[in-house]
Amino acid sequence: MLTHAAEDYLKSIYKLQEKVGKVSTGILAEYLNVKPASATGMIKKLKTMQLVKHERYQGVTLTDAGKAIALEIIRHHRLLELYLFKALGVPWDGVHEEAEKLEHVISEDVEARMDEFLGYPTADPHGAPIPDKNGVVIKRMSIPMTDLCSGQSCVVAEVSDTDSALLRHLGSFNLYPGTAFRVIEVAPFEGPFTIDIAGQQVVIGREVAKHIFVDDVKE
Amino acid sequence: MLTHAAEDYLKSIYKLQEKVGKVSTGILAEYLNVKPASATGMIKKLKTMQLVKHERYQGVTLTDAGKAIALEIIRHHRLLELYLFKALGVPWDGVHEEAEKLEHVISEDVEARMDEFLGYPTADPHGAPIPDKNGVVIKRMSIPMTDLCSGQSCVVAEVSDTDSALLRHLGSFNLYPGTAFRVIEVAPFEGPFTIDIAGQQVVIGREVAKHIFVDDVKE
DNA sequence: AAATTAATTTAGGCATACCTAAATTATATA
DNA sequence: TATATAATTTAGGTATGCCTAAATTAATTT
Ligand SMILES: [Mn+2]
Ligand SMILES: [Mn+2]
Ligand SMILES: [Mn+2]
Ligand SMILES: [Mn+2]
Repeated sequence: MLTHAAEDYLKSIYKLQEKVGKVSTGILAEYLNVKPASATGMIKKLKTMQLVKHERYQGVTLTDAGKAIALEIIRHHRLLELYLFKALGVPWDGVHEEAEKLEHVISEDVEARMDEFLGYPTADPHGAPIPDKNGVVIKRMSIPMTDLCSGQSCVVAEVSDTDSALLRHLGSFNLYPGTAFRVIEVAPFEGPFTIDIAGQQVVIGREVAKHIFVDDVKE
Repeated sequence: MLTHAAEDYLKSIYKLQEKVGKVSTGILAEYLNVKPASATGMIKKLKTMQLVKHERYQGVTLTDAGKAIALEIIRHHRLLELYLFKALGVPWDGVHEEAEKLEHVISEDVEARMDEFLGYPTADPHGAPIPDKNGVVIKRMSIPMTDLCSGQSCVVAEVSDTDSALLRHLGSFNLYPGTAFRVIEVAPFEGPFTIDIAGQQVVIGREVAKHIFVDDVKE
């Protein structure tokens, strides 16, 4: 069995790899709140375990074995988030922190029982896809809200889940995955978005909008 | 915050202290599947944190602060066992192992939500008392089944929860906490017990009987 | 009281996972 | 192309928690 730290590295490499391709030591270290030297050290260990590919100074990527473990941990995390949310009523801005600790510790049996309880769900409370038990992830074609123009309407697909205060803020506007809204105005010079949610007019700053991803964009 | 290992030591010292008073290094080490030298090392650390009292060669006991933490962990463990059993249907011979890992990781918030879901329970699936959130434990006056004589009837109060195979064995006879039975015969020379459970006649070996504690003994 | 036996502690090591500081390598700029 | 800058790796150190082996202390036996 892998250590918690090793699992976190694999999970982080997976997520960064999805965006960047090859993952640099520096990016990985920053993402994990760790110094680059520490990341180098773990990368070496993971390489001897054949969980990552790595050439000095050239960045890391996961092997198939490493990817399988990363997806396993991500599955635990997202199932746990949804379970805590639905079964225990933990607020959506609290589930991430909790799942971050539990993901390394639950058994496959408990994973399967939560999955069944939840009816084999495909997305967590923040809209992120839950890999199935074979590691298959459904990829949604969502775009960042910052790409929207005035007049367009859409549905919230996913929001980033790491910042608890941001999630409370979004919650106060009902900006959950599945919520539809229409862009009324985009202020010039990288300004805020004014949107219409179920008849309510709301102003969303650019920094916040960057963390919202949307679907079903229509004129 | 304490390390998982430190929490396990405190929990173990508490449990052993209930039986033995002062806890010797050797007993503690054996209980934790660790060498005596390792126990000595942790005892020293816990002493500097003022969580235990210890004089060389004289055994350990918990301070009030140490006891509070021990009870907190035991509360987590037993609430988790009952939650896994009732909410997720994990079999009673599986919950201990699972709770052993989760107890160090859940938040006070999740603890409180499980407590509420379960209706503020006072015993885990094996009959062990769950300390309340202030650390108050209800002590039951149960006796080991091995103290029973033929003709006596009683109710199962508690069974030990560490041996999964034993629990499956007990389950096959319906020997759960709350189950009533009557002793039909105690074989001589430390022999087995023949008992009557709801009309069914069952033979329980002495080694098994040692792990069953009973209540409400009547002639 | 002395010697044996048992329990406990000390000493020295290993693995994990982090750190800082220095050395190395790659990339950008002049 | 030479030099400056940035990224990465290496080297050496800390803390935790375990280990084995040796030394110490306590308890028992003769
Ligand atoms: Mn799993
Ligand atoms: Mn999430
Ligand atoms: Mn607690
Ligand atoms: Mn139990």
